Amino acid sequence: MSMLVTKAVGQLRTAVEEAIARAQGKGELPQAELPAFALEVPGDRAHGDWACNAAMAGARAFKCAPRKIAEAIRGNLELDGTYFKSCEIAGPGFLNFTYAPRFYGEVLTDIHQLGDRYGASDFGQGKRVLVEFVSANPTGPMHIGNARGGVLGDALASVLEAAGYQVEREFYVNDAGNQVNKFANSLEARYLQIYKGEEAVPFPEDGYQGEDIRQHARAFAEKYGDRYVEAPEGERREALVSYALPQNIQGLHDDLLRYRVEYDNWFRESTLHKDGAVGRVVELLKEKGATYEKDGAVWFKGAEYGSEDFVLVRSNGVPTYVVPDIAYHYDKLETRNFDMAIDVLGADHHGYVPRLKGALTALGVDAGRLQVVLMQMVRLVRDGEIVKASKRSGKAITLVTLLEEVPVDAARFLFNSYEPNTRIDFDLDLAVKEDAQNPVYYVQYAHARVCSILKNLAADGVKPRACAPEELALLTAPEEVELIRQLSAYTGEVEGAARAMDPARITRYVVALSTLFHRFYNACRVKGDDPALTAARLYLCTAFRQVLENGLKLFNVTAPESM
RNA sequence: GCGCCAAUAGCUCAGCUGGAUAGAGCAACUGCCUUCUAAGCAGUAGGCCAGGGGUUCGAGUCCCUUUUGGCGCGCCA
Repeated sequence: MSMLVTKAVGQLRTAVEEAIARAQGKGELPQAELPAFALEVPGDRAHGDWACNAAMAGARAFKCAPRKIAEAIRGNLELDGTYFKSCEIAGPGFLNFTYAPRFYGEVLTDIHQLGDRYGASDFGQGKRVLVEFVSANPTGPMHIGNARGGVLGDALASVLEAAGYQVEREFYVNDAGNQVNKFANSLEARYLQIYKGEEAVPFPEDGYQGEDIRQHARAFAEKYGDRYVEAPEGERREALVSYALPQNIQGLHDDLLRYRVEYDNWFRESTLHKDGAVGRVVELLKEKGATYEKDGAVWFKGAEYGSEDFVLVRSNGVPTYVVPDIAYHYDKLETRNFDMAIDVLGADHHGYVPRLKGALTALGVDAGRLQVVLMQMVRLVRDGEIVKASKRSGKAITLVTLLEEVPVDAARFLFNSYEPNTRIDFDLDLAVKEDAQNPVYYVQYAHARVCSILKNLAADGVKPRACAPEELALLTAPEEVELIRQLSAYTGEVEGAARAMDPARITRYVVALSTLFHRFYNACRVKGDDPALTAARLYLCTAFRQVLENGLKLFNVTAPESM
């Protein structure tokens, strides 16, 4: 794994600490305790590669002007043997450090040695993480919000993998409970309407209005005829559900696959009912003294666990939807013993999170092991107007519709361009028609470009090869240096994205990387008369291609060789 | 009414544990193809970071408050 930057920054920290100690030894700084200080990449390139704020941070402790402290540190600094060549004092007292030339060469060598593993780190220490996302109800088609959740969850899982976690992707199938009953009632009504007429059979008020329900009913009628019209109600509904539900689940699977989302597990809610886990969780909460009875219902003492009180089991004996969910998360964290469970949820579920966490706490599970990534709503804009996604009206824009209009790469890239916590107005017309403006093409174009260079040179018999440090030292143009610097930052970006649980950072990184490559392309010709320089630039090109591919792989966007 | 999330360029968004002159893309304007892909590059213009207080060496970032918007608050899921 690449730790070049980590190593370099570690050297820097040690160097600064030692310089302070030396200055104290000489009496240039008082013997106060070393204050915490930060090393960061300055926003302005003119300020060097790394900046240190130790002088300002220590102003109070040392009772001394920041600039004076900075002078003392710089005067006692030893940079020999590090990846840095110089240190300047600037502004209110920043110490600005500049990389030594050999750093750049080693970055490129590092990338070539690690290949598709470049960017990986042990940040996650091999901890087992379960990422649950989409988990759309199998009672109808997926909507636009699931498109965002699908990309977010999938990319987040990839980022965590790269950052050293052991990740499983999971879809929770709500194949039990009230919504399945509603599904059954809706199917039943449509089925009976075929034989008795729409007037004779009222459609349930809270039923699913969608066309897909009618289609299921028609297909069912074609297969079984009127056999179930006179059958007992329970038998009829059971037959309809066991006919339609598996098809819907298969449909979810296929649609997601088309969207390049694949899961390790499809976890069925019904298994929690069958093996008694749902009932057990209620019993366990009772044993812990976390429940009470009121009006014949069983309540959870949420107020004692950071939420409000809520009903677990209704007075009619049927558990509410929360109970299977508690059982499910108990299964993730206790039974299957994942170190961490991550739920990607729509922001409309935010009120439900404290309940779930409260119940887990009551069950003796550390609720901090459940991390919820809330994503804000997606609104779809078509012809300048907001399309309200509503399952009931049956007019929702489904994931499938979206994919019929927008290429998968564009959809995945776009949905991954926003931090989870921002609302998206997804402009369908723009996403479809103005493809030249879409950042995904900008990035893919950079890839096609570098491939084209490599192809052209290969046709001339010039192939990429390993370069000696002296050759790599020829890469001194600002455009070359900037590009390499960006390449060196990749591992840290992946780690940061994992820490923040925000894969969109990689999207931004990849755009920035592409910009630097386009600049390099315009400023520096690879093909040329100097074989050593050409070899070095070729080496840079292949390193760039590698890192771009590694980045795009994280959100499953293709890297075309030509466009 | 209570709670959660937001408000940054004309538009869409960045700004990572508080750091130096607030950034990028799109849209607008001006240049750059006899040379590796012009789906590109270079440049110009565009801002009371919603308003007001506070915290400190230093605030778009933290705290309080007001305004505006989104989403929640059921023995629905």
